[in-house]
Amino acid sequence: MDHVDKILVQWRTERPDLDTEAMGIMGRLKRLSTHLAREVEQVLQQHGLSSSSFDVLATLRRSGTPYRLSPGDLLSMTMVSSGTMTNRIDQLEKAGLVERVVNPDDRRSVLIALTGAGLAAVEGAAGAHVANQQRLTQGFSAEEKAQLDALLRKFLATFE
Amino acid sequence: MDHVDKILVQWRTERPDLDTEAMGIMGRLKRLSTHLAREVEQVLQQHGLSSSSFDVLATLRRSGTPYRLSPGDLLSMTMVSSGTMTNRIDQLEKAGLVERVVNPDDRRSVLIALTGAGLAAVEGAAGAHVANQQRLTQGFSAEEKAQLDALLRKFLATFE
DNA sequence: GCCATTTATCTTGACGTCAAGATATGCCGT
DNA sequence: ACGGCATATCTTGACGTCAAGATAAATGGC
Repeated sequence: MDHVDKILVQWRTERPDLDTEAMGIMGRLKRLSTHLAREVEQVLQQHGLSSSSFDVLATLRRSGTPYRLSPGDLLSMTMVSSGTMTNRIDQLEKAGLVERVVNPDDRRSVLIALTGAGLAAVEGAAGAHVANQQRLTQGFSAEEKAQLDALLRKFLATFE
Repeated sequence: MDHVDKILVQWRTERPDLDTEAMGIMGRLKRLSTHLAREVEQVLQQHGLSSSSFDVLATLRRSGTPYRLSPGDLLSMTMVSSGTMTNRIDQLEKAGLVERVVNPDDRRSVLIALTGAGLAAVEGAAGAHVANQQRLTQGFSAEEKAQLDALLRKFLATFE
């Protein structure tokens, strides 16, 4: 009987006409993702980053040398609006972790490049972040992890 | 090969020392919850509510007559800060969907009560919201839904 | 070559959220 | 009764996000 079960019991009492199966799955998913986001945020904060800024730095890092992508490339990989991405880049630029360099091939565009400090920051944070993700999922057996991943993949395929 | 797979391939190329199993689960969960939140928001918007305001109205509704709870009760059921709850109640009060009534038993406190308009709004939205949740999960068989729910319950139990 | 359209990024104003602290009331031991 | 601690709510200031629109450069049809 977890927190979501209590909600479902209330609904079944008050509105027995409403089916609660989907409610349970959606409710657990929402609460879980909130908890996970907070856990992730906490570890990255210890490395001086927010999960938002880490997202951008990590996207640049995993794109490989020379660690440069346009704001449009970053946008297509991160599920945020263009205004949000501009703001994220502004913050990272102020912190000296990325810099905007001109794109010689297209002057509408610009390239966002990891600085030395930015590369150091993301390398340091990435290890801790991955270790934290492993900690958070360590309660599951290998089989359960595979099962969960498969179900999430199928669910996600509804949208992407 | 979904969006998350592409990210994992990049990491395995750039940082083969990092294990990607947990990254995959966490990444899919995050993207999925973002998609689901947007879908939910859209349906509630058609009923003049945000998911935030619906959360409060639904909590009051499922608590049963007389549909009154203190801000503290609402807080303990919704994973937001006290400042956020004050703001949500302010908005709902301005919209005429709830009202603050004095709590005769404890004058530090106050009771948040559904108005007639608030009750009508939540009853209308709840049906559409549940139907939407069922739509979003309809790609799964009964067995898959049970499996997913069980895994999410176990994962959530890590935190609650 | 020129103008209309498309593409890429940035700007603006509004919203929801949070952490930290302020305020006001209740409670309890003496 | 009273002082001090606990509890309940609200306030403040800062952030991150979004939708809509502004700006500027590239492209394509004529």
